[in-house]
Amino acid sequence: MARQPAERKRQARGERRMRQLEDAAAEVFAELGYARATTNAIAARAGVSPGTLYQFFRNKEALAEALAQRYRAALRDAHDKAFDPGFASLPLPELVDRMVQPMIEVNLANPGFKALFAATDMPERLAAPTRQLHQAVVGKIAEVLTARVPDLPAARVRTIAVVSTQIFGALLGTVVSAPPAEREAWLTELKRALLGYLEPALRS
Amino acid sequence: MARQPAERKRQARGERRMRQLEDAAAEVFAELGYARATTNAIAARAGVSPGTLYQFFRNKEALAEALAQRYRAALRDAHDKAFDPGFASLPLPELVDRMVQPMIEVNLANPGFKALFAATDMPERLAAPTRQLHQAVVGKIAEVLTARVPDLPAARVRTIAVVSTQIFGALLGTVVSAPPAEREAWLTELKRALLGYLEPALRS
DNA sequence: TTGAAATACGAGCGATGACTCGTCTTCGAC
DNA sequence: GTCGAAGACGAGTCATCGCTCGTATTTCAA
Repeated sequence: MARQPAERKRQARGERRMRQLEDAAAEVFAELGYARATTNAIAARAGVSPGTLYQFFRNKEALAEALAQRYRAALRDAHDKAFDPGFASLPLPELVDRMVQPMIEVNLANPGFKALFAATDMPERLAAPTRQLHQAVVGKIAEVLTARVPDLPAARVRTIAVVSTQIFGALLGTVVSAPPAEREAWLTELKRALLGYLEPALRS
Repeated sequence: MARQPAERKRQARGERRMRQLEDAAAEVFAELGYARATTNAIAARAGVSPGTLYQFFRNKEALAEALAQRYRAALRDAHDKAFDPGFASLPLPELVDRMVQPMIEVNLANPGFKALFAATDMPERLAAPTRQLHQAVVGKIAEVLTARVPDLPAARVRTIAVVSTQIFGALLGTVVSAPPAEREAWLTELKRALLGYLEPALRS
């Protein structure tokens, strides 16, 4: 696998193709999950031959990595918008809201997100793209927690952040794959679960 | 696939082989997950040829189903032991303990459990074995909740049970794959998360 | 003892899917 | 306009894996 040097000169056409391929991958990942998504199907979805896909991405995982990078940026932007200075002193329910809402929105806007975030079916268990996304989320939560409760030891903050991320990941699928009529209800449960875990954890 | 009639006369030797194959499958599932576990590897682990495996199981999924059935029985036994009459009025933290402890123990005793319970990498999304295990857990939780808070509408009970199951599933991996020294700590977090969600949910 | 059913073997079939390679087309700097 | 580089093609390679089938061995009831 993978002979292509990492980077080469791209023409405008090439950059466009890469975006097309990432979009197609997002769709196919969303429909089938990472493992069952075939590179040929992704190429076909992008209206391109298999060979062209490999002109731009060393392998399937590199494609996932590019997508994950997109998602991390989207997440960062969404959260930046949701936090004005002083957010740390918000009532906890509202803080949870401001964390969760952007992530759900990123998810609905980028159908492939969940497939990468929740994937257990990667070649190597918890492969790079999944790890990156998890790290991004854990890091963000840890940052917010530290701002809110500066006295909490770093290790404890991290534990809480990891658990929160896993709770979120577990319910994410249910929320976004529910029919829109029920989505709000599941979202409420997700927030309740997070709040129920965080509220006592941040008091001690 | 699958020409063999579902059942035929088994000799003692055959029954033994089936148990061997299930044990081997549990190990390999635990190590690689369902998707990456190959039937040839399972046969080899059992010290048997691929053909022999298919003498007893129509296909890979039938093997998973047999395992899932085992696990459901183990779960039932473990919970039956944990609940004497009057459990419903236990303090909530202890009730959570009595639900969680047996499941963790079943998990540690049966390495394949998690692979089937948490699998997102099944042929069809959430295939039969996974669904069965989830249903067993959701059903048990719902039963306990109903006994404890009889006034709660059935639909609400089910929602709470589903969410609890997902929280459990999300943290299960972390708990059992942690080094034994850290396991207790993660287990505590798991119980906190469940308690934090359930406590307010059962009050209203 | 015997023969039919059950068990066991393992090379290999068939399908799938990631990835390649030789060839042709398009782009854009000069 | 020219020409080298970038882009595009898609049939085909190679490896993997679920599963089969022809044959050989073991069991056990009669």
